[in-house]
Amino acid sequence: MPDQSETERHTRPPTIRDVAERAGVSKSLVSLVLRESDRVSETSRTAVLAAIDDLGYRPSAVARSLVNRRSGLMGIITSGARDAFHADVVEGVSSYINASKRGLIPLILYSDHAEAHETRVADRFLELRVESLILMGSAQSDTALEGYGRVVPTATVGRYVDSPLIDVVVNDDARGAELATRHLLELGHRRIAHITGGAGNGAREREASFRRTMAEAGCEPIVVPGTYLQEGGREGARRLQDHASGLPTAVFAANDLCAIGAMDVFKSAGLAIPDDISIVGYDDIPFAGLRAIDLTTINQPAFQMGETAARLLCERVGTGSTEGTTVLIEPALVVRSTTRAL
Amino acid sequence: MPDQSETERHTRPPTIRDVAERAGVSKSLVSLVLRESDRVSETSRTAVLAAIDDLGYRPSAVARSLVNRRSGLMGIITSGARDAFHADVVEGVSSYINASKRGLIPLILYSDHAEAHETRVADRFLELRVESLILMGSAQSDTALEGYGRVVPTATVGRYVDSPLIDVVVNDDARGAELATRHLLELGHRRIAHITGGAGNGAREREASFRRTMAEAGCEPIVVPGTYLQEGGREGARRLQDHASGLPTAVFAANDLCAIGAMDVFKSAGLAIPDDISIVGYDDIPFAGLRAIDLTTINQPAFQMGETAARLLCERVGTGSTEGTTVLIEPALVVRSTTRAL
DNA sequence: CTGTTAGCGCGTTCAT
DNA sequence: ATGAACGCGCTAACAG
Repeated sequence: MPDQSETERHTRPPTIRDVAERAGVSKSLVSLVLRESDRVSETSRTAVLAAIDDLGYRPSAVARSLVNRRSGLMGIITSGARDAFHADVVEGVSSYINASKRGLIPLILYSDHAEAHETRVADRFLELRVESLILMGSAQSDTALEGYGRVVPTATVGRYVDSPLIDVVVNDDARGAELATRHLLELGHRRIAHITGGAGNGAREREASFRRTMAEAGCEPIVVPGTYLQEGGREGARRLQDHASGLPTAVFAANDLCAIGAMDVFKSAGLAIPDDISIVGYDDIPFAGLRAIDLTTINQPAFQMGETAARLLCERVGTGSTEGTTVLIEPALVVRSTTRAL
Repeated sequence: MPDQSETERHTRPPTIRDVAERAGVSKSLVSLVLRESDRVSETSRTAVLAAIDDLGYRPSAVARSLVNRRSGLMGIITSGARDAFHADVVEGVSSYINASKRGLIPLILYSDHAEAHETRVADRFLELRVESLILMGSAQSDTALEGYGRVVPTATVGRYVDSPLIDVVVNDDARGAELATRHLLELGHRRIAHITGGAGNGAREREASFRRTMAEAGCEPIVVPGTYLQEGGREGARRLQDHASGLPTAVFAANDLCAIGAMDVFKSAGLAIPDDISIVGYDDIPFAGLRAIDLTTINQPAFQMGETAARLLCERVGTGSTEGTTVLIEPALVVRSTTRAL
């Protein structure tokens, strides 16, 4: 039975006052009912609940958090929605929070890979008075991050921060890159290239470790710039095709997405993987395990890293401590079929 | 008690009062400065700004939205972080909002594919007084969604809702499924199977259209249950391997993820694609275009659908209208290399 | 034991 | 340039 009407407008949501009036009681009593106090008679309780139901009343979290001085919000900032590694971290965070039954809400916001935008986004979160902050793939300086850490318990995932105020959950990128490089060396490769992750979190560490491991093996490292995105892998691969030293026999890509992009270019150029060129990625995103990709890579337990960050923050929100913890996770080599012995 | 390294605690954020006191002016004046009023003398302006800077003051969006009766928040609910289609929609929404310079914040929340959780999540958003709501992959009933539509401008993406209160942005699933099925029929396939999307949005329409198109061609449709996730595709593929009518020559999977999962199982079983079995997906997620996957599929412009939903909502937030619009987008067949003529 | 009144939190706005 | 009132829900103090 649709009530026929002109263009309706959305009405202001009912307030606690509306409920009180309708139930014929005071605001306070409504509040008591909402908070499940036992100082309320059954009679007025049902009356209030009926009024709430009639009006479709929903308490305002805005007003509530103003008086409680707690928003119940955790802010999560990530550089983009499409990143599978970040998505897994977010799932880990959500999972921990839901399991902890704190009634906390993990709010996600995307920063579009732009530092300026990320700063704005973080400011909005701080204005919303989030109780904690998680940053992933952040483009901001340590100093900037430390600034957040002063205001609110802050964690980064996958990003080193040299500050005692921040919870840092990272895998050992140097170790991971070493595993990847050594794997290729042990397969007999010598002309090995690295497509970098550009300004991405941990990319510098991966590159440095690659160079070091190559040097230790007496090999000349080949390094071309890339990014953590597919397109970066594509560009890196194209650069390698045109490279003065000729095509390498193996490539260590900064991450899986980058590796997938590079493979795509190599395949388009008629190269077979791993027959003509071996590839190693980093992250072990779900797609890497597909038969169609089957990428040899370095596993970084994203979901678990998300849980860890969430746990560290929840603990600190409880104590109010400004003292961050660093958790270093050991990466693992996962050998699949994109690498072969020379 | 250790005095030196006394564990610091996070202090309450400074309020407008603190700023006023420090600057030696009234609250109101600080407010005026913040809102960039021109009725403020240069002297007090600089004093206030200095105080703001000293204290690291950040206005509370909570208090502000209480008085303004606008939160500046748009709530986005999606079933999971890992879904590439949803991720693209979210990027589209963000892109529109950022471009529109409304200072609106698109907040994302994940509902974990569980209806109960999704309801809670939506309630939290409504309590936060989001000004509009976007739901994707929702497991809730039309009635439930209509309930949101009564409170706040609400849109769904990829989900039909039979209610005039909701903005609905969908592609024509029946048409898309018909395109996919016809493509296989035209290639000479007759024993074609469909792995369904289970309870996923639009899955019923795709299945019905598949059945209809097959019937019109005088073919017996083979249908096995699946989901919109990779695991669903895997299960569907296993069911087909054990199917009484033997393996089909072609499979139309409910979406790309499902198709990728199915292909993975087929490949593990030693089947070549498309030589032994042709596959069509749905969505055209970025991964589908990779050489390694190169999936024939139905394109659904996720990014653009996100932009559209955001636009419709922003318009309605402006007018306060409760009248939803339905936008039906035409899907397109993208032929790649997972299908071949018999 | 049940219910009410009054005042607060933080930023905005209007009359002064 | 300022004081006072307000928005909405919570809570301490008080009253029936």
